[in-house]
Amino acid sequence: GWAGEGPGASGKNRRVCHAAARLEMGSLWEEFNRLGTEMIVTKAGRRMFPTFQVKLSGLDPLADYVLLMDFVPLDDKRYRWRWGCWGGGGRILAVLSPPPRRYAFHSSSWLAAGRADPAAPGRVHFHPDSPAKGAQWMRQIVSFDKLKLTNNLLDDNGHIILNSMHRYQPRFHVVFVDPRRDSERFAHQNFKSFSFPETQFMAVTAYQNHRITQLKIASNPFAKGFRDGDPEP
Amino acid sequence: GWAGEGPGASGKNRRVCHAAARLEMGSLWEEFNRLGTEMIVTKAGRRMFPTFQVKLSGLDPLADYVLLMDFVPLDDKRYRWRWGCWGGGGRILAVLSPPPRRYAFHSSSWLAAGRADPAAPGRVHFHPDSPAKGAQWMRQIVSFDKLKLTNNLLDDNGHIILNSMHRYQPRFHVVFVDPRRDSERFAHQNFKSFSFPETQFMAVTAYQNHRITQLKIASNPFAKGFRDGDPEP
DNA sequence: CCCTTTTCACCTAGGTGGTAAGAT
DNA sequence: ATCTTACCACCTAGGTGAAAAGGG
Repeated sequence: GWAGEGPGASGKNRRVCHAAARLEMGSLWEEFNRLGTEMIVTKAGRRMFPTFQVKLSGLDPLADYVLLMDFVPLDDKRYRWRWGCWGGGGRILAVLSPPPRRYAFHSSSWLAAGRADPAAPGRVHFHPDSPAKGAQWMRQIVSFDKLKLTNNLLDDNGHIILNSMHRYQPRFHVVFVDPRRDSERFAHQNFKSFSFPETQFMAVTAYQNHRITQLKIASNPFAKGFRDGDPEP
Repeated sequence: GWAGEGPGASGKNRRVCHAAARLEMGSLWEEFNRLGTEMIVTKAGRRMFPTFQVKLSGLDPLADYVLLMDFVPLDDKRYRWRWGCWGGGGRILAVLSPPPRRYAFHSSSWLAAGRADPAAPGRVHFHPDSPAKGAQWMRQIVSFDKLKLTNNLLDDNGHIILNSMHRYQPRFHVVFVDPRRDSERFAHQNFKSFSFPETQFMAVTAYQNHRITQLKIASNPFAKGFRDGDPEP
């Protein structure tokens, strides 16, 4: 779908006011979102899957733009995954017959569990092709496949730092590179932001929802080694 | 070594007149050059090995620069590889005992064989990080490892087009991005070029000199599969 | 108990020269 | 005879989730 810009869309520079962004792989994002998207964060940094990709239009072909992303906490809560159990008795049955531990999906879910941890350093990821002309950005799909998520507060690889077990909304920004001398004074007019609700996710260090795991395995080419069933195009 | 700029170094913009470039892996380049460097060209495009890499200095840290390479024919000749043979009789012996065909190195060499073919379209390879600030370019070694050579005159991948069996001199250019309105008028002052004689090579579709092949295998990590002997650090 | 870290087999993606067949 | 092409095994480089170990 097409994301509307936030409040205050008026008063924008004409180089950005007509900018539009269409999320690519929208149906895949929606499929994940229906289950509750989870994104792995690691110390070394982990890519997102699905990858955040957009098709741009409405830019000035001859003007320079910088494209970037950041991640906004969706609330100030910390979450925990609540496993549901088979049969009655729950805990007692699990203790009496330990492995194999079998859990039910339908009764498992995320529960708010207190206030958010202190916010991680608010970093930003510049698309590595930045800056580039509007024509170049609009020529083909813009892919943020170099972006990596980490839970390491001391990360010095320039990755996006997130708190595990917290929810986030990816946000995409188009910034017009203003050649005017005192362009700082117009900074607030020179960018336009896009948020696609279907891309929100829970940051985790290990997947909790098995259906998310299975959908990742089914749709991410790098996880092909874990597919067992027949090939599906 | 440090390559001097060509004639007419005077009258340059001050943003480039102090620019200097040091060739990286100089001893490897010289080792190849002593044997007569050959570079494979293919229809799909082939990387150079060694990779052309330079360390820059003398740029204005705050100014924007574009870095690029092109390839200059070293002469207007076409070459052929002349095999030397073992023992007396040469051709007769080879006919009588076909495989294994054994050739001598010491008597094999490149011979001029007529005038050059029509020059291929003169293309240029922009370093993909261009444009960037002088500080960014000087921060670390600049590597042209994305550059590919092709013999396909109709190539539409933007690769460098060369004639096989012809000799070339790689050339490196530092271009100051002039923000002035009529910057075209100063174009000739805003760049500085570097040629390292030890990087010249013969374009080939298959290696001719076995000693070049062996040095490629010994020094290119991607050819490790063809090494037989002991590991050498 | 719950979450994080480490290591691993198994992939994708793409850079090597060898080899044999093809082209001129 | 000489050069070119297509395909191949074998690498590098790095992205996957599983599993087991580690930590509070």
